[in-house]
Amino acid sequence: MSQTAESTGPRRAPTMADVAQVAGVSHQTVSRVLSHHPNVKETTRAEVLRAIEELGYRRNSSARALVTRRTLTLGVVACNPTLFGPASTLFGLEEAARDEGYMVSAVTLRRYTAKALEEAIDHLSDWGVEGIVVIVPHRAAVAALAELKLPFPVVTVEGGHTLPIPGVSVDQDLGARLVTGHLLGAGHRTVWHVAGPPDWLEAGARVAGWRATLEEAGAEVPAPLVGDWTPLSGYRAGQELAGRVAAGAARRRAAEVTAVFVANDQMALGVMRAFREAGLSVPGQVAIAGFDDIPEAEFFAPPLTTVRQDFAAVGQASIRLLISRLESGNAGDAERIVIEPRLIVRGSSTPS
Amino acid sequence: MSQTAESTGPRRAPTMADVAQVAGVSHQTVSRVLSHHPNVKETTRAEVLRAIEELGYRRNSSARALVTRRTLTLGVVACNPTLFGPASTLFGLEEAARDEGYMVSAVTLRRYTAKALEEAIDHLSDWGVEGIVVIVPHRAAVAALAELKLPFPVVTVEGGHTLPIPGVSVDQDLGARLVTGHLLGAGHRTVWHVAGPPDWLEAGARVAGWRATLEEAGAEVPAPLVGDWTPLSGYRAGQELAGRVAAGAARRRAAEVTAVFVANDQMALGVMRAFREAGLSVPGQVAIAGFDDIPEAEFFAPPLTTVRQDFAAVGQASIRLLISRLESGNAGDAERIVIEPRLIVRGSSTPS
DNA sequence: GGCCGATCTGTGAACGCTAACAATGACAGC
DNA sequence: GCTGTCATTGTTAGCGTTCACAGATCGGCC
Repeated sequence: MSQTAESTGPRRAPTMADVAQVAGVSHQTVSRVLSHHPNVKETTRAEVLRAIEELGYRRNSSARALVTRRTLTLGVVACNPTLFGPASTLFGLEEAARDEGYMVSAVTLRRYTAKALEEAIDHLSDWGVEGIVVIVPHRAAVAALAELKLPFPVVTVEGGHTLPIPGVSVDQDLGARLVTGHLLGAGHRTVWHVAGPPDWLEAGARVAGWRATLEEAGAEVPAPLVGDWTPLSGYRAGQELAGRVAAGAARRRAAEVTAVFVANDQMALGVMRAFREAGLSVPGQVAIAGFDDIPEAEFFAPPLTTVRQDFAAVGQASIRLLISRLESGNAGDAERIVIEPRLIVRGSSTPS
Repeated sequence: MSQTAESTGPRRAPTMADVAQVAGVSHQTVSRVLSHHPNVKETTRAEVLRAIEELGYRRNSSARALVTRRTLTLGVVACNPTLFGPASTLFGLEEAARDEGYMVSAVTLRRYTAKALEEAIDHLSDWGVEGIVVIVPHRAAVAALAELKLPFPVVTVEGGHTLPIPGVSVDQDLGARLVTGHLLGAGHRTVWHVAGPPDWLEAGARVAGWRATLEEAGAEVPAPLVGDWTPLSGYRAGQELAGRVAAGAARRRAAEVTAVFVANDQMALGVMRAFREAGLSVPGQVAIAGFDDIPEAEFFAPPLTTVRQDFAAVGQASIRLLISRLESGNAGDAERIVIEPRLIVRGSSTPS
């Protein structure tokens, strides 16, 4: 009460020692109360808590991290984070991490380059993350990641199955099979495909699922068109397909464009616009299906048949995986978690 | 070389002292090299850098934060973060913060409640953020924020102008005026409005701008319908409006539904679906405009007239504002930055 | 030679916390 | 009374940085 009581200083945040003094105990007892150590007398505990309340004390996380060597912080590197998928994953992940007592720091990449990825990881390392989740589903990114020898665990989202990195992904192949099968089942002779960018693993897996389904059904496999996930690229692909419809009627029937599986909903939107402008009716003349089930898809004209991915579940799973590796010292196999997608049938693929 | 050289221990991360020893200098010199202190001889600097390289040394951020009292971490609280607006803002913000040497940690709220907001802020405080950006544009949230006396600066995004909290916002009122004026200018007697949830400040400002424009033009002000930003709520509003079109033709002409300003693009999508189902043509019978300019808007059927908000700029501005308050010791006025929106005219409001 | 200033480098003490250990007191059993 | 055990509390020593200060070295000038 004599030496430390400075009435109106610039008021620094109170420390554990301050609390200890007010409560009349040692700082260590305060620490014990805060970390729920069992051996603290009930009355002292109450006294300490009162002092904490009185001073508005909060533990200094830096000091804590310094001595425990745990920052309780996880990093995320995300690309294209305004897309519905990555954004949803990110937020599912953050919530799961918070429930586990971790903080999440995210770094976003405008575009994937090896340099940008490395800088992002560097930035996160500088802040002492204990592990990171990488949501950069480029083939090259995962390869680059496999090269990097990092001093903490890394988990990928949609990182493919070929490299020995643990990760979470939706079964893209299955999704593509579901939707292609659905279209074939509706009586179409074959299904065209507007794919995503070839360097994206998801795009490749969807192409593979689509192709396999056609082949298994003995249907002709038309050359897939390629987009970049944007509505605009879908629009361009749609224009090309519309041209084929006109021409196709005159050609052999097998490759006629009567059904299109578009690799994501945004591109499907563009395709539908192109068809509309070309005077083609959906689903009357051409059936269309997308992938992702963005919230808007149900309200497109017509409502879009698509494949729903549970992005929040992906985020949660990636955190579970990361934390489990954290606890195991990052040892053991490169575990992979696969989440099943679900076909959502709407008007764009079924005759109204 | 004698006592510290343990050949194959479990290898702890090297410290500044390790580097110092390898380089044959004191740890303080290493520190000086790392913080670009001018008074270091060129040869020693090189030697130190070599040692750093050799050991793969990285500064321990916790120790640094402990002594400097700077965590260089900023917090973000975001609500509805999968919506295009908040997501874009968040990522613009993160990039700007990174450029300034800060780390960003985000906490997301599923839904706004005072408790959830406080918990989120608590969580961030626990990790020692130096300031936070709150992207929770509820009226109540901003009010709650104004009550809380926090030991670090807070900046709001779309937090309104009434409370003394610094913040960044897009001029929603202007946006609404632009779009309403555009519709009136196209010859419509009045413009209906599908508003956002009343507890959202943006929704209120858009209603105000719309109303003011109508009043200034001497047009009748119909009662606004209310949605919740989702396509589904827009769809419901659209059904109601479609009913009025049918009935309205028989009633007095003034309140006829020939133009609708919908408070965001997603709801506009729902409205358009409802109109389509009711057999109403857009823009033939009813003109429609939205707000936000989400990437899909250009590809709706028809392409949607809307108001573009530069969310990335909002994010950047919020970081600038936060950092300026950090540097000024959070003193001075509650500065506000206002960003101008831009009208984007497309097919949904103009006769093709 | 002696002194000065400028430049460079080292030393010790924090920062606020936890871990390890030591100390205290109470109580039981012999 | 002595000893042992248990619950409770205090003491000390770091964790890896930066800061403030003190020391060392150097060149130039009186």
